[in-house]
Amino acid sequence: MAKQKTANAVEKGEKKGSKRKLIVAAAQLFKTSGYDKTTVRDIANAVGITSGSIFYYFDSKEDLLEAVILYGISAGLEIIVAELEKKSTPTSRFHALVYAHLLALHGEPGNAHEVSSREWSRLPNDARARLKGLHERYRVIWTQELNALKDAEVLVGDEEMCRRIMVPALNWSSTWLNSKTKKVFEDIADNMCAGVLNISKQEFHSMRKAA
Amino acid sequence: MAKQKTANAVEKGEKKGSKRKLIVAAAQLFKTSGYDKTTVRDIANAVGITSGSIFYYFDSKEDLLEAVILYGISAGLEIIVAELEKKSTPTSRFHALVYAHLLALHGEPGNAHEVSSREWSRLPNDARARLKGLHERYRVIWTQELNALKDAEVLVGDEEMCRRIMVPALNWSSTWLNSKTKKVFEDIADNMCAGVLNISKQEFHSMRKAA
DNA sequence: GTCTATACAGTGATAGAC
DNA sequence: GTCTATCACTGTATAGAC
Repeated sequence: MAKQKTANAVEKGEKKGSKRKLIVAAAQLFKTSGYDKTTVRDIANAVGITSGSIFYYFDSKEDLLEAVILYGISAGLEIIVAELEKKSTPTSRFHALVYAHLLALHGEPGNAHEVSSREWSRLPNDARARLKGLHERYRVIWTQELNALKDAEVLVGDEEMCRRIMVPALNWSSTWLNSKTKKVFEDIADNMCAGVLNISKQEFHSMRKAA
Repeated sequence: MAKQKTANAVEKGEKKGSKRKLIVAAAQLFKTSGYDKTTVRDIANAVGITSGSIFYYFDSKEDLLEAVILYGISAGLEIIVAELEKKSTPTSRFHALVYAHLLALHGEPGNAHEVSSREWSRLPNDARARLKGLHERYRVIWTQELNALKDAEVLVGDEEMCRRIMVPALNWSSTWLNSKTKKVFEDIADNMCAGVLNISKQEFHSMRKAA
């Protein structure tokens, strides 16, 4: 449509806009139909271009998958960091972490974030290596927060096991979580935190609210 | 190779044997490469027949997937029921449930059982409906055991949430569990139970050992 | 019960016009 | 930057011989 605007509008506005559109559309389709069953024609169709044009933006379908996953992880990390910054006590930060994960999964970047965990195995090794660092930051954040929770003597069990229990449980939430309001997310987060600390939801809630 | 044996050997021995072989081989391949990336030629190759012959046993590749999942769920249920029968106290039964799930995932029927959770979404609706009942029995067993744990005042949080935390965490264990001995499974089960009850592994262990 | 041969419908990706 | 046309290839599934 728009042939040219100012130089920088073309270089970082329009161009990146289309790339972004493709990533978002692909994320949507990858999530609902899976990577393999989604064809490049489906994706092209969703953004109103033809299949050949996709390869102007991405070298291959796998390359597009990598972009989707990169976007999913990055956006998720941003949300998590932003939510954590708002809180200070170990329990409220723990809740924030879980809440942010739900937000990332079911909110704006939702499709991409879910694809990240679902289709990771479809990535070629070099792509996996490129994303490894970003992936690692997740693990570090969880470990930090769970350790703080342990220092506060709220968490008793092994923090690594706790992480290995919580993260897949969160990722799996897409199968049973329907309502997607902020209030529901907060509630589910209370429930999950309480679940893994083996206390009632009410107790955890008042615990994290107490300064 | 063996052209013919007795009549019943052919009818329920050889025939079912080949079908079984296909299911096992398919399970293996579906697990490592995923359903979509596995071709019928790969599967045929693995059991030493040609691709066309698969369709003598199964109407379609999807039909074969259904058979794999049916086998995975059934075998898993059998293991769980068998392990539960051996125990009586709520905590020891809880441990048995988790242990059995690990056994099912990583033991004999392992590939098929993992495929059950991984590729469920690839099933057509009618197949899903056929398997629904079997699937439901899982949920009932978990609910029963967790309720017993609640009655015993060992579990405090919501039992449904607890199930939703534990089951995906168990299914995800294939990504980090390497060693697959009975001893390791028992240990991991202790660790996971302890994790969700927020007590130390040692404490849970002695709890379930106390008559 | 298994093989060979093949149909037939896509699939990811490329080339070149506009 | 997008389209059209097309390629090489792989996928499932079928038909008929043995």
